[in-house]
Amino acid sequence: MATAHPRGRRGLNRDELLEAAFDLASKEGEAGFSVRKLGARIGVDPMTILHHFGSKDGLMREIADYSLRTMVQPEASGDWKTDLQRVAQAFRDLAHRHPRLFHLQFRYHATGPRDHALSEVVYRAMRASGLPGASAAGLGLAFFAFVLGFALSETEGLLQPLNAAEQAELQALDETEFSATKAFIPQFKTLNADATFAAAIDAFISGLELQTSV
Amino acid sequence: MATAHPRGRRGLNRDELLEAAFDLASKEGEAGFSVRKLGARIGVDPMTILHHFGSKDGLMREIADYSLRTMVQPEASGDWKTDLQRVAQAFRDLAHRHPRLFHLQFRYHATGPRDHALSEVVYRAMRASGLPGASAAGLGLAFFAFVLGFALSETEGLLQPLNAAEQAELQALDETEFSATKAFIPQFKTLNADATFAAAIDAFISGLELQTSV
DNA sequence: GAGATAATGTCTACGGTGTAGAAATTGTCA
DNA sequence: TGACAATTTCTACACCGTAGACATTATCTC
Repeated sequence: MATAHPRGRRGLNRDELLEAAFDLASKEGEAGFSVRKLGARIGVDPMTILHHFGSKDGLMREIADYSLRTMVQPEASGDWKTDLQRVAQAFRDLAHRHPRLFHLQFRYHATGPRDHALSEVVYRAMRASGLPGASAAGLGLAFFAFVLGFALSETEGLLQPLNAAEQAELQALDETEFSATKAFIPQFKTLNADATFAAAIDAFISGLELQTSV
Repeated sequence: MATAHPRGRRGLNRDELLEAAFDLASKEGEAGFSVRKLGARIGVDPMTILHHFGSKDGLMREIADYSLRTMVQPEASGDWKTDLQRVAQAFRDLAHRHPRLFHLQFRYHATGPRDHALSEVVYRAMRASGLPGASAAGLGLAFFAFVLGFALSETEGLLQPLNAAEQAELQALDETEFSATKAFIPQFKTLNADATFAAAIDAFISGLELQTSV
């Protein structure tokens, strides 16, 4: 009698395994994702998956890299400020497309060719900006950190319009001790993440520009 | 014969449980932290811990809040730009003190009184800045997002000086395709996170200032 | 062809996890 | 004293990642 799944080569494609893993992880989030669930879903023994990716951590790293590969590579525009904005927007789009996986970009950063292609755009912008060489590289990294931070904050709900429960919590705060917080309640209720992102990135970039003329 | 640990009231202090949990989690990181390990370490049944905190997620939430309570509350200086810098530095210090827990600030944000006290400082600064009311609140949140992002990037190693392996990887890149990246290698090797942080926060704040006069 | 070798896939088993539910102990208050 | 609620523990369940042994298949060598 034959076993349910014959051993030996079944012609499993590593890329297809990765894609299935990515889909499941994106849908379930990291907490709801397991090698066993993935195996059950695609009809493959869990150990087969680990054999291809070494460990679950190795798989997660590849998932992060895969997700980066789905990003649209921003085209160089000739204007460094525009290029920075495009990179920022590309990361933010990625976060919106796969909110449950975006945090992986922090854990597994700058290790694949796709990472280098993206950062090259940023570093070119920094060099074209006229910033002093001593700070330009660091500020390029800081730009990444800021953009990733904003996008992650969005996926974690930090920039969502205030809901009823949160509003009640703020309204219950002491009037004199939390005057500024309470004064902002109307704005929090109608918070526009797009506009906020645009204004924040604009502030950072124009602040960079100021440092070029020092 | 008596059981190893008698049942009923042992006078366990909830705050002491939390402190022990915080210490262990800070030392081991979230991955290496478990309710069972904590129970073994302090000589308490794991289920006792869960009884006090509801679930492991509830415990992690309280750990995040506890960590926020260890922050020095920045004093108001009268100058909004200085106040923003102090809040930023306070978060960054927190990240340095407990790098393995800092990411929890993203997952469990703005839910305790300590959060409100910190954001009040930021919102007062935003109101004092003269920014248009429509964007001031959002930019306050963006400020948080940026600062958290920078600090998290630091704890995840994104802003550490280049090590030998990373340098080799960059040097192996194509010269024309990655000219900017390769040109920055010397700066990456001697990257100064303190100076980078100062310059980046300064850029954002001075960029905000520009938006006040529009 | 035959046989060796490497790659691929599966199975079993081990030690770990969070936590539901029942049971035991203790303090408190009528 | 007895009722009641809070606290602590025990047991058990379903799940997890993965080491190690094993079976199967493809490929290469002669």
